[in-house]
Amino acid sequence: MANLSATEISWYYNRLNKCCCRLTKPRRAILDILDDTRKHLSAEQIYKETLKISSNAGLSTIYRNLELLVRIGLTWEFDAGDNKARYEIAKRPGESHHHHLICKKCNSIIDYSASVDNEKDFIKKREKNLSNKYNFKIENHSIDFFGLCYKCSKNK
Amino acid sequence: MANLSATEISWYYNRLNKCCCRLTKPRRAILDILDDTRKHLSAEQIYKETLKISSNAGLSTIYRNLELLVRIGLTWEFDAGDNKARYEIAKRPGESHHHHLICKKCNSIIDYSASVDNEKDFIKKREKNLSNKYNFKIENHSIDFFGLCYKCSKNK
DNA sequence: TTTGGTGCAAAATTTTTGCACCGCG
DNA sequence: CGCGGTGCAAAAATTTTGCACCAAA
Repeated sequence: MANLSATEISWYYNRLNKCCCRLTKPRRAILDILDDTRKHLSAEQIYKETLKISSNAGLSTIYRNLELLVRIGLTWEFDAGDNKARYEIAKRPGESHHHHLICKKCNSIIDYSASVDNEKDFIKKREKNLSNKYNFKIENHSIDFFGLCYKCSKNK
Repeated sequence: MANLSATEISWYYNRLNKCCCRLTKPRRAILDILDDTRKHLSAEQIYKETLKISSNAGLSTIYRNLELLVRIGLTWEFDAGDNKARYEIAKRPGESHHHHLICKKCNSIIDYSASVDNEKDFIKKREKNLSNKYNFKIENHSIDFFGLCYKCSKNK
């Protein structure tokens, strides 16, 4: 459960501090869990994980804190098509988050890093272009592909 | 309310027919509304619109049919970050759907067409590449940018 | 007549809110 | 002490389901 290194903890501490927020036990638990799994968990799943690691936060605290963490950019939120928000750690700024391949049938999610190929460059250019065109201050993005994973397309 | 042309109606009719489904009154109303607004409405909003145009379908019928229309590819579903599914007409196959600029503050959504620049080509290549790499049959995608619209970034 | 489709109401699921209390700074 | 933060329970919002009935092929 002590996944976060001292460096990471102090980094998160400072990041929250800048927003006049504290690195409380539930917040640390959420970051710990998301950092550990590196996966996209729903609020409910995160809640269940916190129960395991002793920090028994209330579900509403999880929701409140996820909202906070998303707002200040420490986590990403997205919907895999099942009408339920999923959260993924944002990691250090500059480090690119994942994009997803989402299976419509079994709801499994494959991550792929945007760093491959020229995707990162493309996005950056696109952001600049759209920013100018629409006078819109872009802060982040989400790119997801939907379809059938190997297993499901075989068993069809 | 009679937005759909005869050609469009018969096209939708055939499209549904292929799936052994009928172009019923509520279904036509949904397509009519989505085609008319060309916007991304929530199930609730679509429901309210159907009430206006006499076709008073139940909300559950709206949900059931949106699910169907998404499944057979006549509409797209996405989440603008407010934990509520939004629907947008897919239009003819081949015609590219919109990508979005979503304001985190006022929740307004700006559409932009993927056809501009080389975005369409990029996506196509990316899909092929990811398909091969992950053995994943890609059917569609969603690309959204989040940030602040002009008004909100001014009033900040 | 048969089967898909519908409306209504009830239920389930997901998320938000109110409030008293706790504890760090 | 003050205020951000929490847990619990209740409420709200969104989506799904059961069931009797309807209507088009």
